Amino acid sequence: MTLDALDEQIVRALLVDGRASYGAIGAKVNLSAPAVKRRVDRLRARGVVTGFTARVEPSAIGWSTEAYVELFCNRRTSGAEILERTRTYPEVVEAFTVTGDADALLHVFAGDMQHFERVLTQISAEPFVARTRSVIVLSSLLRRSQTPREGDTDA
Amino acid sequence: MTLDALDEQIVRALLVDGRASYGAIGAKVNLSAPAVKRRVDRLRARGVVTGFTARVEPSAIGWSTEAYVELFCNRRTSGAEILERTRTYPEVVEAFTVTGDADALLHVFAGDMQHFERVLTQISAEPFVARTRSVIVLSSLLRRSQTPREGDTDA
DNA sequence: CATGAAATAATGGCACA
DNA sequence: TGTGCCATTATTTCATG
Repeated sequence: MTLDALDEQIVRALLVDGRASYGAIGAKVNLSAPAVKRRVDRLRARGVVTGFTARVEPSAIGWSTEAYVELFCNRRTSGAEILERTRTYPEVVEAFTVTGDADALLHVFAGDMQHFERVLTQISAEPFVARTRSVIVLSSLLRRSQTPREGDTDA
Repeated sequence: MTLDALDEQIVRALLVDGRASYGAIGAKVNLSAPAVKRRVDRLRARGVVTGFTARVEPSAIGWSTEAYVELFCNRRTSGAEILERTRTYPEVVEAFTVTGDADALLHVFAGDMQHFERVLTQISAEPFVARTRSVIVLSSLLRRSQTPREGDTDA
């Protein structure tokens, strides 16, 4: 599945401004508004663009504490099992299986440190969790979305 | 700075669908389209909503390798200094200062493992970097955006 | 904040390369 | 297949109350 140069430019424009009109995008990429819409529809159908969302300042909506939690599992725990449990915590926004000594990595937002401690305690008490190691975010230096790479050939 | 119940619902709707029309949002929150627009404008002016973006499948735009890199600095390095250098790498999408033994944490996307290794080598060679520890993402289990918390009073 | 009018944008049909 | 042009419908946006 390959994106041609036009698709790439359109995706880039949508990453910069997800609410840009098709006409405005078309002006940048030299395409008519309907043509841009058709391509965006196709990108969505192909699963390249999975949706649109607002960028929101976490602290403004009550999430002032951010952390990464490494999960060490005491037995072979499948990714599906980890997902099944961790998704029940609204504080967990990302979950990965990873290389290294830990088995999984969770990205967690909490209202404050007390809230985070409570969530961490609950997660630690999950039957498949042997122990955890947390890294608390002190300050967010950079937060941006990636742009398409040039030579792009993969799924 | 406080969001009232209406703002909160609007932000929630925009997180779910960043391209939803003001009329459609208004139907959900019992407000007219112009009223929703005024509130969204205000939310943007206040810095609550910082923008809109597309959600894109990383692998579809050439980023198949994802990793977190912990940075250990050999001297007291300011966050500003870390930001100044790391932002020059398009592969670095997030950068934080953190608690624990590492000084900073980078979220990195690369085209493949070879590409990641090259970037890691470059970052390791930055004068303020003593050593690094990388965690490669094997599979992404969960990726979602947080929703506003209920009792929300902070900046 | 709602209403209503005018400007702008989205979207489907149709012809063409 | 993909595009541009056109017409229709929907949305945005700004006036006023």
